[in-house]
Amino acid sequence: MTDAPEKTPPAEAEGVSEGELLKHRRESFEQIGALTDIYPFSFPATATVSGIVERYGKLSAEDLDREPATESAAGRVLALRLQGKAGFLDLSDGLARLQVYVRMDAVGEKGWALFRALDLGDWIGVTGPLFRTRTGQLSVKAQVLTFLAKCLKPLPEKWHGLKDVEVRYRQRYLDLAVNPESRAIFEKRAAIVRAIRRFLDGRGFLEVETPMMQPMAGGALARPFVTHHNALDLELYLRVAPELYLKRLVVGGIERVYEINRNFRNEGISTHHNPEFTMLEFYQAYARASDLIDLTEEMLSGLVREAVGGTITAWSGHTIDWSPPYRRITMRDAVLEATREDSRGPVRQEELATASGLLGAARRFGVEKPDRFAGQKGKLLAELFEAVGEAGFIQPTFLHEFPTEISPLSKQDPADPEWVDRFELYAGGMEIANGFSELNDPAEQERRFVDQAKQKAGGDTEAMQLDSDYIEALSYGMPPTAGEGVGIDRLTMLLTEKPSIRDVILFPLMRPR
RNA sequence: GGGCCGUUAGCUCAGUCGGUUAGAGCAUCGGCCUUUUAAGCCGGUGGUCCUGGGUUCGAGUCCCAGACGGCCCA
Repeated sequence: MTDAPEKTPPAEAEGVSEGELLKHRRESFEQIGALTDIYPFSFPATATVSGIVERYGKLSAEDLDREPATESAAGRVLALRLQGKAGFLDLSDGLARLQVYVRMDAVGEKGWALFRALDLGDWIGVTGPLFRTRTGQLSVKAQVLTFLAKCLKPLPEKWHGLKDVEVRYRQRYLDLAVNPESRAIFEKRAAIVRAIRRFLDGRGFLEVETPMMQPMAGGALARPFVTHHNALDLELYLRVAPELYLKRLVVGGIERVYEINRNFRNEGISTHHNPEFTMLEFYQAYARASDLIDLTEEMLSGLVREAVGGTITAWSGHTIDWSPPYRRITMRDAVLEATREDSRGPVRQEELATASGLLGAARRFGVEKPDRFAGQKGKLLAELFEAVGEAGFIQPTFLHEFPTEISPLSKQDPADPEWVDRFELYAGGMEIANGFSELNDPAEQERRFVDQAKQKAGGDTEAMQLDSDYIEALSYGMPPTAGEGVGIDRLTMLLTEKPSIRDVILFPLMRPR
């Protein structure tokens, strides 16, 4: 009788208390396994839980009694209320809940044993007629209960739900299972994307997909992620933007083209930044920036109406009115306006005219390490605007007249090549969209790339590389074209009133635990 | 990068000036209950107080370092 060394079963290696809870669930698992198939393949539902709630929710008790309707529906058990030889459970499909009334005499001995063995979180199917209880609650009177899958771990609490933001992000499935408002965010996000597709499709834009892995990361001033292709022994970059590929398609004659997909930027994480984020980019031949301003107003006001049901949304103590026209202001005027009453001393028109004046203003308004931009008028102006103006634009506002220096892909104003035909849309204090008339002169584009490459060599990790393949494409001729990018995550934040981008991304990047 | 805040039962949270055996609600377990619904009533189980050091007769509580998260600033 020699005892082998005790081995702790993996499931019991948990904390004492959770071990208890897990033990009960495994016992339930055994009990159910003795009654029925515990992991069946399918369930012949006649309706979804939310479909039933929608269809029968308006009918009175008399209506339901007069014409009894029997349905089969499935979902996760989110509440159990035992009442002697009967009981209630709430079945959820993530969108709505439906009460199920279970009587011992209606479901039989086996059905009752199954009901008694259920744990919160288990998946079941139910079949029976719809009725209303004495208190008026729409319910299914269960005739048959079908076990569908076991929940072996305890779910978060029924009343407060799951609040811990860290767990909500890391285990989004729990958040979705118990917090219907979280599901609603992602429903709305999908509605926004659908509305955008419908709008662009309706105007003759072709949806395409371009490379996520690129031999050269171009199309935006941002630091890329690097990866490697083994078979080709090739350094590749996760794209920071699809821009240069979409414009190659315009060269190829796709006059209206768009893509909704992920971009990757190797930068910090904040309430407004996730390293991977979703962007709409679209290009329209024969158009210039101002045409896209008009289009953007139409698209946004329409999609807000569609996704939210009005043109007014709330945002952090303000209301945002999405009905056009949106305000338009130049970058320089925005800086003047934002600092007019500032105690640090308003920025003066003359300061904006020279690099030294701009440097002084940048120092005064706390631009980080302003001296690294010494002599760069365009950069200084943009930094100054970010420091003083950006957060103030709560109502949708088009900022226009951008410096050429920070716009290496935009077409210049022929009257003053220091400026390009470009705009950005701000709302809720965030940059939402960025659009411009596309530079289609290959010689000028090459000069801009060379300038970027110099800055990169000078240590600017966000500068672009010289993309000679793109230059070659341009030299075959790109028609006059305007293009625009719209940040889907930030737009979703605004329309769901979420102050953090992590609340509108299902699995935001988290440091591994 | 800097500052502030948080981390206590499966979940949501209390925890006083450093002092006995760390509490509540929900969940869970047992009992009663065949139209309840945050069901109810009675009784029970459940803790690496984020981790590691330190101070102290004594630390969930004070100090130091670290981890993870949140917010703000740059």
